[in-house]
Amino acid sequence: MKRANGKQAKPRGRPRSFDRDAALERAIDVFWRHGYEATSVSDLTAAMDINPPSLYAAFGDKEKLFLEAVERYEQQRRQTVTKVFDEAPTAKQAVHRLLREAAGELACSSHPRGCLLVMSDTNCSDASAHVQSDLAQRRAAMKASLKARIDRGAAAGELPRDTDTAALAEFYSTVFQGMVMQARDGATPKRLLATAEAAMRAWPRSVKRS
Amino acid sequence: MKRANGKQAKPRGRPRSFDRDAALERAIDVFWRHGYEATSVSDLTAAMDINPPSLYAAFGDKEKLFLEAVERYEQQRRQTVTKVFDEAPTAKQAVHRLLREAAGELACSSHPRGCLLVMSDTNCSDASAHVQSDLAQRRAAMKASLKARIDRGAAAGELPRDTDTAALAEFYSTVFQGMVMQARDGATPKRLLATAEAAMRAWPRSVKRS
DNA sequence: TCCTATCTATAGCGATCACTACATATCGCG
DNA sequence: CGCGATATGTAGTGATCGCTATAGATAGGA
Repeated sequence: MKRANGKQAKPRGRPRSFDRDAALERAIDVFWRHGYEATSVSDLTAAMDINPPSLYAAFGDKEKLFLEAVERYEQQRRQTVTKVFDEAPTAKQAVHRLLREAAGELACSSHPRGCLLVMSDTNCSDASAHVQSDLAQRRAAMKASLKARIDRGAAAGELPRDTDTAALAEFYSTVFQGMVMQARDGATPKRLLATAEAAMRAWPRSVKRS
Repeated sequence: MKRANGKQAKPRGRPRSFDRDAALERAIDVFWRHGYEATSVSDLTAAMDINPPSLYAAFGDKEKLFLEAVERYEQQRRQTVTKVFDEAPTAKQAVHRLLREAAGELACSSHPRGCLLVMSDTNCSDASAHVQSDLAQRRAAMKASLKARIDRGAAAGELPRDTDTAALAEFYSTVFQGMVMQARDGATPKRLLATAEAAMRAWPRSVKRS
């Protein structure tokens, strides 16, 4: 709306004194560690190194800031997932790589443990119903895209004909979310990887051709 | 301390006007729905139908009430788990029945969804470090008892000799915790059951004897 | 009956919550 | 320069947080 043409906008007033993107990244980090409700605006302003009026002017309010943080977080993850799903030659390998990737990421020391989308709306009061439904929708979408990749493999004849692909997608979503909780409890990438490998043993086996 | 002998105590002052056990059950329900920090003392006193001073006199403070609620909750669940582990003839059947039991309980309509031990300390501030470590310890104990049951099966020769029982216990703990999150998102007992059945396909298979 | 002990209800403590009024500072534009 | 527009820092708002001081109610023991 502000910048209708390709040229960069030239705002009239005093320019913002902080990097909005960098501040948003800091906010992601804080929400990632403590979830939505347990993160206070004081925590946010301290981490973002700005004062409350700047936060409200730039992001609206705490809920809008959170939803924007979630959107950016998911964009980043979706990139990886899409790449894995596209490049893996089979559905089984796609799921396998996804879980291996998760094992490394969920307990990576360069950012908070676990997954923002899975954890951050647990234990919220009824006041955060809007936030909770937004995240639930995103989790459902992740599960749906997993099912879509499995369906693609099923269409290619990779799976037994009677395979319930929805149930299969739900199982691997469940394993992923369980891995998130294990990471929260201090699981190492190595242990998460072992769990991922165990989960792959549940991949449907074709009926023996003998 | 108060009742040293077998006879019931005869307290001096005004008797308590509410049922302490019933009040604790109400507190479990509230903590189960919203977790530790997101549950306010107002929520608790409203649900327990008592005033704050009565709560503090009977239970100490919010943290002690929560820990006592967790202890009772776990006692109830441990009873079921112990029974399943003792009665199942094999480790595989023990795990199978445990997951089936969980599928029914986690989405049962007679109480809140999910598991108090798994969910209620997620997204807490640093102020609740004590509560978080207490619950983490209980989760570790659950995993250890699962491993113990699997080890018993391994000792009986039910598993391939090179089976990593710790990894196997961790995998099924992960599936359980994932089922908790799915239940939080509205999964039905039927769908949870399908996930449980899928997880059982990952049980180690003996090397073919041909 | 009076004393002590214990529980109950009201009312409110200081701290923190999400959020904002206000005055000042800094920009583009004329 | 002045003017409008936007951002900033200070200093709060009313509401709620966990918790408690206080006074009155109700029991047993003397």
